[in-house]
Amino acid sequence: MEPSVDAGAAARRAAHNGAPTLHVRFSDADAIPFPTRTVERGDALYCAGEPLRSLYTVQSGCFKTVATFPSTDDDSAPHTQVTGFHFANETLGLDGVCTNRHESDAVALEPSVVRIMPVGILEPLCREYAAMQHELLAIMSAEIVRASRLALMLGTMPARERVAAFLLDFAERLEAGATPAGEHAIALLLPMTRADIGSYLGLELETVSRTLSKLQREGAIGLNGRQVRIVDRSMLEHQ
Amino acid sequence: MEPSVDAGAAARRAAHNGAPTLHVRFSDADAIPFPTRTVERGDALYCAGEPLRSLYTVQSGCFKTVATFPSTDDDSAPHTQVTGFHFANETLGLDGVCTNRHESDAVALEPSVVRIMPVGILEPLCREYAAMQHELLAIMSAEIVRASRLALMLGTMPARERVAAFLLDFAERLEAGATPAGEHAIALLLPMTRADIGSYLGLELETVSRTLSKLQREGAIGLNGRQVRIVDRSMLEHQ
DNA sequence: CGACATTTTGAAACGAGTCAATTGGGGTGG
DNA sequence: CCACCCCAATTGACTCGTTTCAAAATGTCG
Repeated sequence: MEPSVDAGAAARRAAHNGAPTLHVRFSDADAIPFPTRTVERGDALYCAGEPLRSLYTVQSGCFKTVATFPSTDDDSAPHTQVTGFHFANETLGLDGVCTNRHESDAVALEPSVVRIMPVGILEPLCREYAAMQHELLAIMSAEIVRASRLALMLGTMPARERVAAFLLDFAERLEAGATPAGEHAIALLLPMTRADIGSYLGLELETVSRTLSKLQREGAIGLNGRQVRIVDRSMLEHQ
Repeated sequence: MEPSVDAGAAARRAAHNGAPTLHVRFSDADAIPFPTRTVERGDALYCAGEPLRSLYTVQSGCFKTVATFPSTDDDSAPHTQVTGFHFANETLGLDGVCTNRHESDAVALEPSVVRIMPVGILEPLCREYAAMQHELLAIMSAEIVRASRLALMLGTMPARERVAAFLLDFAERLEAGATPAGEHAIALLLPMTRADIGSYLGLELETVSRTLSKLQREGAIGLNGRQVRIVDRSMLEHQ
């Protein structure tokens, strides 16, 4: 009955601290013995255009979703962009419900396991259980908010802010998903390349690299390749 | 039973011609006698933070939705952006389902009428009728796709392409909503300011104005203040 | 008609993109 | 086990698009 505990809490937290929190969960399905599937690093869970059979909840690992657009111009390169990164407990495939086809590719950034929830089963289930229906709606709504915040970030923030917000969001999601641990000097291991980050943030990979270096020089973060330590959180928040 | 006719068709059309089509509909509720409400130009249908009571379908007129973010930095100006324009038959308020509060402001750009669909009624209704449930999910999914496409546009396109895509999208939505008329020299009357357009496209209003002027000089459009004629559609498509 | 908002246009400054070269790491094969 | 290769990441110099600041023109509403 109660509104979606997970998605709701996440969104409220986001609204509270201002940093775009960009994730979506789905907990009420926990009790149901859906099958799982393992996806190797670099492999696609699904591709754009494929018929939508299931929604997926990430059990472990990490995915990126990539949207492609035939450029308005036919003869120039199509626009492509990473539209999201997805960690444990987050749900994939929601954008495909409207067309019954997946609208993006979902690619594993590391060996990952997902829970498979067939849409043919999910919809009747939601008609049966009000709480589940509400949570599915809440998850989809949270995904709308997530995408809108990404748009807002791309439309209004300079590179420094985007990268800082990305790091803060990443750190927050890890805390939420796994270690509810300490506060200071959070260590992150980024599973994605600079190019992925850049694509997601609407920046070139060189700009991402430069910005990270600059943040390190100024003492906001520690940096060693894909290992990032958040040294001064408030400094990041004040970009 | 059949998947959401309207939203699905719109998304397919978008996928086909490449131009981001950015709208969402909800037709199955037509039969139900929901009440309506009139909103004057400049007035808000709802504001961010207000408890979510209803979803709204635009009957006539036009709205903009505006998202605000307390900048990651507290003392600098908050980020704000127009996240969408909404015409007849499109549904407003979907982003509020996850938190039970509206996540953005909805402001009428002209005198408008909306149909009020209380969420307390809508959810049980969707549990009753499978087609309705599916359509609601489809609408929300379409909204996710819409927001993702906006993000993609903001992340990858230069100013010319953004403005061109905006005009094409606008024209297409008018055709779909009202005049299923001719092909050549479609006349548009933009209900929003250059500043609104710029905010939506992640550009300054001066850039929007300059870009429109340039498109006129090159013969792609006719321009007279807020009146725009699409002279050479393919030229716009090839930006 | 007058006050105010919107739009247009110009010139200069800045941020991010582009091109290019170098460094570092991880994996494979000799 | 080391050498090599490939991919990722870093850094620099230069270019270009967009923003910024400013002023004038146009439109709108009371």
